[in-house]
Amino acid sequence: MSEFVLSASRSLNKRIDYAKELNQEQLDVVLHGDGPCLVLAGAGSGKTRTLTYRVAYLLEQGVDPSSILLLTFTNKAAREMLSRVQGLIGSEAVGLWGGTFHSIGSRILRSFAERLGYSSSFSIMDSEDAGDLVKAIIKELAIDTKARRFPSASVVQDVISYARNVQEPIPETLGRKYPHFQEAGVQIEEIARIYQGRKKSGNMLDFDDLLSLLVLLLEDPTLGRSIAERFRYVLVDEYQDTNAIQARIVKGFSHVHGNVLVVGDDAQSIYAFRGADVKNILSFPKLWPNASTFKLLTNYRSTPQILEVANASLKHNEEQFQKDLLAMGSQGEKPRLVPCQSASQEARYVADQIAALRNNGKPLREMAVLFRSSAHSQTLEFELMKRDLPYEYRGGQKFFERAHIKDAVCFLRIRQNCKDEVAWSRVLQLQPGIGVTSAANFARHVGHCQSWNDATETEAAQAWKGKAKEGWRVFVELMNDLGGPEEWPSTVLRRVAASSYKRYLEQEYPNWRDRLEDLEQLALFAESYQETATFLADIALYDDVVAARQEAGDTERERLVLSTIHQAKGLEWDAVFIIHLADQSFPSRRALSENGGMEEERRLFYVAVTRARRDLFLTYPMTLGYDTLQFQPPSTFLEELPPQLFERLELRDPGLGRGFAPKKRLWSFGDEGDSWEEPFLEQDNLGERAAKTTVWKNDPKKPSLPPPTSFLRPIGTDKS
DNA sequence: AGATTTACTATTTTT
DNA sequence: TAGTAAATCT
Repeated sequence: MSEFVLSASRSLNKRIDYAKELNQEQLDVVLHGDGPCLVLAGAGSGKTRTLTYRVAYLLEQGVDPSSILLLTFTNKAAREMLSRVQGLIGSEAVGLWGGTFHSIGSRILRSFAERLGYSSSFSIMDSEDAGDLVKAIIKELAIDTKARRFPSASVVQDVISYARNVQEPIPETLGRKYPHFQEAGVQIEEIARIYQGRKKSGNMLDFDDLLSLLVLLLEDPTLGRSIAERFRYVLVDEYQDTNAIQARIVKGFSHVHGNVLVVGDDAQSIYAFRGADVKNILSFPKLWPNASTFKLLTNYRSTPQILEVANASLKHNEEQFQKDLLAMGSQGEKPRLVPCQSASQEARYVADQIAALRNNGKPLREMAVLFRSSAHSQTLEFELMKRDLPYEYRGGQKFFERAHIKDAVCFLRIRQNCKDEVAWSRVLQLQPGIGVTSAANFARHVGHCQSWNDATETEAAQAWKGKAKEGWRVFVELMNDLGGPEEWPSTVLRRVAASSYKRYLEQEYPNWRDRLEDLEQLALFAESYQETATFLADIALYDDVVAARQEAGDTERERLVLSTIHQAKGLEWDAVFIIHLADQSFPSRRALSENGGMEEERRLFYVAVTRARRDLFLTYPMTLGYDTLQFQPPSTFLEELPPQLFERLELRDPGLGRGFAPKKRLWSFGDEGDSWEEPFLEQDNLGERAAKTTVWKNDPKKPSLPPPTSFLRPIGTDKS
């Protein structure tokens, strides 16, 4: 153990005895993390803890808080990290700069946008907006993606990711991938260029632009230098999830003082689909030749039994640093592997176990249920609601992604930046008689307008006909009722909520009251802003106002967490259930078609497993489907593991027969009337992976019932 | 008639 | 949510 025991200083809230609270590996980083440092850390090794203590240590050394920059990848992680630092060092943390790459970018950019040739009234597009714009462009070019059997979603993806590196040489593969675009006389690169151009003429920035501009700024000899001078220490968490541009940003922030410390785990890289590249963390030593490397390989989170599963799974990945995690936790039980007859039996089993754990004194907030895709939780949610087990749903839709919130924000965006064609198009489509085509046709001409009045007087504005003309009139009236540009955003939002948009909500959505309530929440949040521009820039990168407000108030509330694995990253619970580990669902079909998809999915599985401290349950339904019952083998990730790592449970459910009728089970309350006679399942097929996929058809004479989705979702997360 | 809107079905992950 | 089929509009 190190000799270092630092005494408390006036700047710290809490007396810290570093040697006592950290292990040797962590202590090394905290004390010797000067200069460029790469910390390769396994799951549960206390990465964030180490970062937090390093900040505390720096402050004790008298470093000015405002010269420390803490960066991470996701909003949640950023908030979590800051609050931990704050808990440790109290009010001193106020001076710290912390957040995601994007939010830091937008904060700095707002003051520099004009110098970089952007008008300060720029709009920020989210990925949905970006997709809409690309689709509109493809439509204008009259490329028939349907006739050419090409999913436009994938084209849009590729265009945007190509646009991300538009200054780089054109990757050959892209041209070869889309020969039919060439047939139509259009190169995919051209679409990307048009996309770039349209963003510029519309005075709009997408998330990538925010980053690219930040790079330009940071690499500027004078401006960049003055920013980098300010940050004496730069610390980055989750570095494995960064992309090339973000690496340049990190370099840009830290090139003057060179005190850059990045922490990451290549085994937890799960964001390749949005441009993250593991190579980034591996090449850090090349970027900083004098970098020192630390390793944190002791796992303090999980029991050895859980870690064994994690390690065994990772062995199947070829592109991997060899790195076995060392378990320091106390012994526990083997993870339980539970095949279920159906999704509903799975839900009942999980709910039973949760209730049992709670009866044994485990608080609900120490449990979580994780799944690959948000839809996998539906059956369970229904079961939890039935039993009155309170839960919090993460993943799925964010506050600012809800349709009505985006609508309201788009009204503001038009007022702020009349060239914002994406906002125009969205808002116009709210009117009856105006659909995608005519909205896009109008919005295309808005780029030349200098003001809102210009837009209402263009030729296009005179050309509306019939039903659409009435829609246009209503829209103009609405916009005029919102008041002049001097109005505060909160006022405008409340006017939107009282306008004809309210009528639209009422007739369109049964839960319009909730939606109006959401709008009020938004207005409430907006009250602290006088300027619309500032408000818009802030919320573009914020994920959930309501959650943030609630968190402040009641952290103690007893809730179980349901979450996608992606959103669970960096978090941990005593008991974790990973559900729906079925073939075709977990290594998801679409991910497999991508390069390296299998390995990325396996890393995702690894992330899920390592969230658990003591109890881990792995479950899967052996049958899937609504109107046909399809026999479903378990996930490859389960089958490839040695069986002795688990304790296998056979469920003997008295209601087995009914378990076979998920259609019935899912949404008839209590009425057990006409259950199906089902063939009995002799054995499940783990191990002898079914060459045979058996399908049972339901009796066609049975009445067909409406699909369950409409009322299975809890209030607030319904489709929009 | 042709274009465009609306209704309907099955669904990957997100700064 | 995106792709398709039916309904409606110009």
